[in-house]
Amino acid sequence: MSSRPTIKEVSKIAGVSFKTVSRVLNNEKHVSEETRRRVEEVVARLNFRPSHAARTLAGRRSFQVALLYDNPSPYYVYHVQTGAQQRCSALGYRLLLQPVDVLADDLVSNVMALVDEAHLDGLILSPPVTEALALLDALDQRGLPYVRIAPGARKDSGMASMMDDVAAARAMTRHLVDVGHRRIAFIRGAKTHISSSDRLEGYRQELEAHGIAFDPELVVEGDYSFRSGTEATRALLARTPRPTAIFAGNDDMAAGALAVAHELDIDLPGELSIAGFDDSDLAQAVWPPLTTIRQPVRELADAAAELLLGGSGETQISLDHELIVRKSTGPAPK
Amino acid sequence: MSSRPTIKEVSKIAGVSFKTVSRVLNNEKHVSEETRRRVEEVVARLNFRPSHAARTLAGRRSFQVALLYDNPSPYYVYHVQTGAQQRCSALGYRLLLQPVDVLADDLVSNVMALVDEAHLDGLILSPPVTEALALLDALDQRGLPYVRIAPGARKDSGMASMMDDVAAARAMTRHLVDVGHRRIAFIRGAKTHISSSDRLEGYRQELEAHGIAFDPELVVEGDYSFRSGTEATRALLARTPRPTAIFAGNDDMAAGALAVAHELDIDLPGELSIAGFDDSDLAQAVWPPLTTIRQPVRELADAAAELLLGGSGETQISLDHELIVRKSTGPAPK
DNA sequence: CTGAAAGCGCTTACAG
DNA sequence: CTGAAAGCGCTTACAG
Repeated sequence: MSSRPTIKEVSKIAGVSFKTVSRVLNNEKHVSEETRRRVEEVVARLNFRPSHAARTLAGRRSFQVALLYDNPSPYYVYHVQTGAQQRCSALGYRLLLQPVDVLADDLVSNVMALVDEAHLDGLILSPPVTEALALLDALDQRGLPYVRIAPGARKDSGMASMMDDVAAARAMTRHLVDVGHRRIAFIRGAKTHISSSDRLEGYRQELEAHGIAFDPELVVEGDYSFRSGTEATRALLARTPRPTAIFAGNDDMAAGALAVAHELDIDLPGELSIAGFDDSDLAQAVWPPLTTIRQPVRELADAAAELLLGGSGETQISLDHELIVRKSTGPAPK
Repeated sequence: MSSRPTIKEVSKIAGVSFKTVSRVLNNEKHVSEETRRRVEEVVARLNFRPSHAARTLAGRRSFQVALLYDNPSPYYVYHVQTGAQQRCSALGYRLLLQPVDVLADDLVSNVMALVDEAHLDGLILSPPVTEALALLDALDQRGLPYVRIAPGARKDSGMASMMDDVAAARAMTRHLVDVGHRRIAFIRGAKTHISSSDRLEGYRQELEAHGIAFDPELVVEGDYSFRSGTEATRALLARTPRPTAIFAGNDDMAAGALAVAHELDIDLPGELSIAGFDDSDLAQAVWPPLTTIRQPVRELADAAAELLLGGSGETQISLDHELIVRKSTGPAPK
């Protein structure tokens, strides 16, 4: 049971003071080329890794940031984590992954506890934590840097990476209109999710742009879950005349719509087109594969970490969506 | 921009030495009830949280463990994380989530770097990191405690939480036989995944138990991906006579099988039954919803963390699977 | 370009 | 039951 080497052992072997080893580790100037090489050689040979705890305690920074999330979708959480973690790691930071409960009374004090305990240098907030205004206020007051991914509220202030949900929903609606649909239904997400209102707005705007009257009968509220997609679809298919296309606010609800259509033996996409949003892994696992909007989740998280830690001075970045046409949509029936 | 209070400020206000505050924080004995109450009151009022870095540096333990994973399935990773994190947190430990590359040459040195840097008290390995024997050896040599989730190799030694894949695959095969199937195909996962061999073995044993001859023609190798499920299914449906049921080694491949069946307009489950394994979120999003085996992923991770940190002295725990019958399987066609 | 001193906020080992 | 001293492994601020 060997234990970790320390900076002093390295310095002894390299024949320098431990302060010089510290300089090499931190890439400071004012170290002669030869000294630097010698130290680096010893560091590599001993497989020396500086103690994170000691650096944090002694220094002004901890090189630690936390990603806060409260999202029930494994797919979304996984990709946000992956994108943020890779970028943080590349920039020399450790990322702490912290699930929270946005509705809990003690959200703010729980997060502040983490901030203190870990001496955090900053935070990355993913939706819906982005909408916890009391938390944003507390972080502002504390002077702690943070960046938000796809924020709804206070969009224009502070650091944020985002995608244009309105434009993306317009693109999908346009696709459906282009292949001949006029009676296009929309299943929206819960009103508490800002993205779901933006998507509804895009659907509305695009209909208007084509001179198609907005029909409130064709909009049903779901909650982004598969089951709510099935219920909304049953309601929509009872309208007369029946819609020829259903645009669901996310892929889970679109999968629910597909299931109902299969159950009722409706020909897809011959009699009914169904579209989703997100391009989650579900989109290609269902039949027919979903026409959807690819949301660059991973890239959004990557960009957020870069804004927080990259030191470029930029504060906001906007990434593009992509319309992906698969087999769940087709020409409107005659 | 206020900053964190320290143990000394707490002690000053409470009118005791900072050593006494330390005793209260660590729940040590030999503190009078009254002193304890007074200190706790100040701690709560200042919202004081001890510095993790300082505790780690001064103490013998860091209260930090890492979860190592290298799994392409968001669903699996999410549930392993959730289960492990909740238990660690309840036991007063922080869990570092660390993606690794099991095939990389520097796997061992990367993990050891993390161990040193973070002063880890232990590790939780999820598959397929569980099979990296060089890593297990290095941890053993270092005397570092670790626990494995669903290990394949060295099953009987060390701490581990597991499920009986052989028995689970037998249960599924039995279900198919019970509803009248005799020509049952199996899509296995890659041979590098030990679980996939166990599932094949269970399929084989159960056929034998019913006096059904094992037919190598009815076993095709996939790699746990949706696409490999589609390819395997096309190959299987070309056999004559056609199998009446397909048992896929996981839900992703089963979803691929469903897609091919839909494409070929095969009646499900009238002409063909399809079964999966895992009960991932996919299982209920496809049509028809999948008959599958529920693998208690979250509970396995929870149990692993408990074995590692709970101090019960137990070393192994085995959890039960559950057969879940949905609409993708039914009676064999006449 | 290099080093000796002080200190970060705690726990440990030792006294009383 | 309570406290004063030493030290964990580094960075910071100061000298030379």
